[in-house]
Amino acid sequence: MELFSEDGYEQTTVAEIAARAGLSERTFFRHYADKREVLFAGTTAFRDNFVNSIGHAPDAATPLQTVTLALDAAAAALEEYRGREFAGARQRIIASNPELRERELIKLADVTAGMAEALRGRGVAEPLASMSAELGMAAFRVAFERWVADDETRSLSELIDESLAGITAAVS
Amino acid sequence: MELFSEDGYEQTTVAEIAARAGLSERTFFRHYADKREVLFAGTTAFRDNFVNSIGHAPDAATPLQTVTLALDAAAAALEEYRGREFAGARQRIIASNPELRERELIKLADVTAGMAEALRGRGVAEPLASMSAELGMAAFRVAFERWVADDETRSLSELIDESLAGITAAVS
DNA sequence: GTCTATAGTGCGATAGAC
DNA sequence: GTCTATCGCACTATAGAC
Repeated sequence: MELFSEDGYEQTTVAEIAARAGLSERTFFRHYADKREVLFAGTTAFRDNFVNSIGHAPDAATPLQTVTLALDAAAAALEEYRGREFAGARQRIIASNPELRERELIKLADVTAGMAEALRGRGVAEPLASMSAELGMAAFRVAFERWVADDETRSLSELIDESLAGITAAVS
Repeated sequence: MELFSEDGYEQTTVAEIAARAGLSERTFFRHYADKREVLFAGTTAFRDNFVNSIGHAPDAATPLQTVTLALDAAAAALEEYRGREFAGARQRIIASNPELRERELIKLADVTAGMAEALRGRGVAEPLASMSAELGMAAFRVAFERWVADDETRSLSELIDESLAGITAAVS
């Protein structure tokens, strides 16, 4: 992240990253499948957090309530993990480069697919399972973008609530 | 698409594509920014279709009604353009390769951003504009995946309606 | 750790369309 | 005469094979 912030993502070579870490270029590719992956290290835990929360929701919860519980858990973890400042710095790097935006989108799509699968495991039928997961992830993404904006002071949880409340009001 | 279907996307080199088309490798990269883009040629028109439909919606339409009109227009265009068979063949290639899935996601995200901007142009405030666009695109994506499945016989429009109806019922 | 294939870029030359 | 399409060549970085 230091090198990417200073020189830009494209201008930074894998050789430079490896040198900064005191490793060979070959070892970098042993740890990360490609150059982009170095920015997406913790995403497995991120995904598990969503999926496990859905598994632990009360049986009586509706699909959307279940997803909302998962969003709250993920938001809490993210706010505690390294905080808004770190998330913002990382997000600015990702936003600066189309390849990184692509990688981010597929990671979030994988989380969405995991939530949909967990909902189906609870007996929710298609297309409702997928649509609930998609709606939840949309709320998370929209809220996250606002959360890391410079002029924003509210918490991620508040912003997620606002995103969800807005769309549910519009639908009803 | 012939080469990708026969040999697989990764196994097909740009040199082979260029040779099949009777062009040099250099000329391929003049027309397409990278190897993946050759599968996403018509996406500008695809996006414009969504955005323009939103601009032409009646003033009295709610955000969700406006987005629904855009989805219907896009579905009609897609069903007429080259039909379900072509869309399915293309989609199977894309599904077979993570890089192509990434590119597909960012193209759809661009359409979503375009719809949100068009909604804001109609006076819809955030986060409702973004959430309406996201919800609509989610319905389109879920319906599209089902549409190109082997065992599906319903029209894309019907499947979109089903996706939207399911989620709105769950929310209300 | 070494070696190599492929993607992708920069620059310049050429030819044809209008 | 200008604009656009094609091509050739040298070069770098990513990424995979071994």
